[in-house]
Amino acid sequence: MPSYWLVKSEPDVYSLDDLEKERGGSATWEGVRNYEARNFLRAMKRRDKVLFYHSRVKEPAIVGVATVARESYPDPTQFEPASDYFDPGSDPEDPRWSMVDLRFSLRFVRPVTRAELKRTAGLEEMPLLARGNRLSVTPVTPGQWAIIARLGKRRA
DNA sequence: GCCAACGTTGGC
DNA sequence: GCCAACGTTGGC
Repeated sequence: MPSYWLVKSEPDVYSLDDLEKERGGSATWEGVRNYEARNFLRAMKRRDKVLFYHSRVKEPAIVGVATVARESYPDPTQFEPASDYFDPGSDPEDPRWSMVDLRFSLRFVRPVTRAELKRTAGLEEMPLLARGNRLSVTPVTPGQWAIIARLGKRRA
């Protein structure tokens, strides 16, 4: 049985559109530099389903779904001095940071906005909605998934 | 654009 | 090991 997750992305930097247009179909999800988020990346299994959330925009929203195309492996950018994600403290023999590959799955019929998530019963426990939460990767329960998937299929 | 919340850094 | 300072995230 697949597990469920949610990833955040700023669409100005990388959007669901960008994921859909990837040549070869999947994208490397590099650059996560938070231990808790990294641990979630490491727990992802191939074919797990991932809600794709657009942050730092006027109407933050879940816009669609991706799937895990490749399970976690070392993020090469941690060893690239020219990269924004370079981490001089990471040991190549025991890399500190991991990433996965994600593949576009589907776009919701309409975005499910943060405002709507907040007023929907059953989603109160989502880390995404907790005050001050900044994790870019979080787990989603099957119950939360069912509610959100349903909202995403429903026409406005 | 503002600013609260957060994780990290570094002085002591 | 503490904690203030700092830089970043991200909703509003």
